Amino acid sequence: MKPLAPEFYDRSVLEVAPELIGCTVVHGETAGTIVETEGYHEEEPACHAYVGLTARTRTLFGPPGRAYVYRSYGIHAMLNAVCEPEGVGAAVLIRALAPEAGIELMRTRRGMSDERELCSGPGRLTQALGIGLDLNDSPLDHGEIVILPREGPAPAVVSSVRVGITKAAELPWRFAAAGNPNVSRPWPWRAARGRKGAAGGALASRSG
DNA sequence: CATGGGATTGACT
DNA sequence: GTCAATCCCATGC
Repeated sequence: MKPLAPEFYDRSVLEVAPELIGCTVVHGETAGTIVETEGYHEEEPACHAYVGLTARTRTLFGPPGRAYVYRSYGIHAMLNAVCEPEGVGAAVLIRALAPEAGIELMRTRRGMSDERELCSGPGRLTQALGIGLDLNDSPLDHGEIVILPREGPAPAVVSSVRVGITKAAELPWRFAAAGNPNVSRPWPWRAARGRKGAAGGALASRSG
């Protein structure tokens, strides 16, 4: 299967983020299907690119189809796919995978046996796949990390608010495969609980 | 050059 | 539910 070309990422991050659900991330002998993403854009303050072009955000403003990897809380590596044309700072955060290949290696790296806990979080999946900061700015179609297109039918996708941020927290830019046990907590299909009018409805993905 | 704040996780109450 | 671990980088002097 041919990897997704840079052109796939060269458009609105809000189109790319839900369409990445069901695609596959491969690194070495480990691989997993994407079940959760979030969109980030330079025009809203939760995005690192909001501050403009700096040494840190250089990758975000670079050409689409490359990996933006950064360290969070001094501990975890976060994997993003850079989107939109060069000069626009935007990316899709890969938040969770369903393990597909190299599961024993994932268990060793994570020190856990439960398959649902191997990749169900942005810091967890980079640890399970062995993705480090050295892969920042590497291409996603012919580099160490590769993202393959979806093979089967389009999965049902739910949208909700993003997780773990304090700014622009109301934007429903989190996308997840409905009911998938590998999605990180808090589970998006419960996001509407206790909040009148909160995002959480099912979206029908395009069949093509 | 010093300081402060994270796109998180896991352990504990 | 609360809380600490730990490093990169943006900002301010």
